[in-house]
Amino acid sequence: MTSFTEENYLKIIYMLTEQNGGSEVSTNELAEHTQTKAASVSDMLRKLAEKNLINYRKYQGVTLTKEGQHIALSVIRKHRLWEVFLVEKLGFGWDEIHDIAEQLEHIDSKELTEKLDKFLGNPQFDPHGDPIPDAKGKMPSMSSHKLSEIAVDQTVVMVGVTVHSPAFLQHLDKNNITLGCSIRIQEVSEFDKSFTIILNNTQSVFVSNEVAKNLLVK
Amino acid sequence: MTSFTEENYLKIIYMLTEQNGGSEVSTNELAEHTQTKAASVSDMLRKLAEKNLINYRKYQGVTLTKEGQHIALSVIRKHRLWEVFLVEKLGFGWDEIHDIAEQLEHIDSKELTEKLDKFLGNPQFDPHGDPIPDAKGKMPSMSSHKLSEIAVDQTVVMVGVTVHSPAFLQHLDKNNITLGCSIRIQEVSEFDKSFTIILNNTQSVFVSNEVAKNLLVK
DNA sequence: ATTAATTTTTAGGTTTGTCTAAAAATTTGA
DNA sequence: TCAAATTTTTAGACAAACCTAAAAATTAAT
Repeated sequence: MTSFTEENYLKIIYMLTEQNGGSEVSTNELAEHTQTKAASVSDMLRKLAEKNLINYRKYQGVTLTKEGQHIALSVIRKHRLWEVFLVEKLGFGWDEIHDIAEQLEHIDSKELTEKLDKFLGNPQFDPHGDPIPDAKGKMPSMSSHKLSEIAVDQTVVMVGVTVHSPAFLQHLDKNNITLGCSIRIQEVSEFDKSFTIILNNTQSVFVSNEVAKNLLVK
Repeated sequence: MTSFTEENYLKIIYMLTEQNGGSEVSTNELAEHTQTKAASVSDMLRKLAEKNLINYRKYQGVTLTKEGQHIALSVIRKHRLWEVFLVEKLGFGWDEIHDIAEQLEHIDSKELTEKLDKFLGNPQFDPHGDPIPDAKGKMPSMSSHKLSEIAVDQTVVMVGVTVHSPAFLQHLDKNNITLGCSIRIQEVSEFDKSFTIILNNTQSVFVSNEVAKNLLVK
């Protein structure tokens, strides 16, 4: 059996490994993301290694084993499916759902997950544009770019965000930037790399470079 | 804060108090229902009493305080709302939902509970006919009788069950006895108090007294 | 009304997941 | 390259929720 806490570690290791481009995750990195101390992380890593859920060489950081990856993907699948439910069915905003999904992701019932998936119409992406792994752990793929890397006059579609903080998401709401909206780049400032964009062919909106770096488009 | 485990104790105390007609719940009773030993229950009762969630006089059993009752009702509300969701929206059978709802009832978000309630159309009763308390803890009332106490030739409506075991519920399914169906009592056996009933004015079905005692009708 | 049986509580331990402080290993940089 | 800084691990403790065994209180029965 895998406890609530163990599942959280595996999920975080998975996500940080992705962010690191596949290389080992360090103890300190994990301590930050689990809101605990490095000593506690060391304890847990020893335990997860004993259960063969992670590859652990002391002082060298960790990666997930096949089995650890499988559990992590199942937790991520549940998290993202519940986020779709919260937004599509219950009417939550995309800035309100993270903490609730953090709880729901640990509900243990394969039948529930699969019925929920079907009820939601087998969505491929969650309300932030993150891919939802299927029951076998396969991620739908989608090539995307940061808005900050797109050239003037191009027209693209908003497909995701790389930051999920309520403050960032609310900022996008305030500027009518939503998943699926069309974006034409009207102007990029030489000075601060900020963007002036045309939203849905109608509205002109100002986007700082800080924001543009965290918007994924296609 | 109230832990998962504490919430479970409060919920079970609430239900056993109801069953006992309002009188104190004993340590042994709680041990049975929490699947733990009496010694563990004693520990927890001391703790819950310290938090003013129960009235506890050593050796005399316990009742809930106002605050304890409030938490218990909130857990029961969530349990029953999620059961409605599982059956009405996801297509689970009424015999499959208990264990999943036992997990979902501890998800901590008032906004979620209220949006779920609205999404489900503010249901008053769950798929077993149990009343769903409102956000303030008020139970909808419904007078009902055991089928075993109804006289020959009467026609009634099935409104609930007093046992939730999968075996019992599956037995009802097999005999087409569902919530809301109409039941006319054709015959009651002198010998074993078993019933022959007419379901929905069409089908004749045999019902043992053991089953009739656990069917609520109106 | 005592003794016997039952129930409940206390005492002392275990496991899980956390902590602080200190020791050990690794990395940095002069 | 080797000493200083940083990171990681170990050691020893703690709280929550459970356990077993034994003591204390209550209830039942002769």
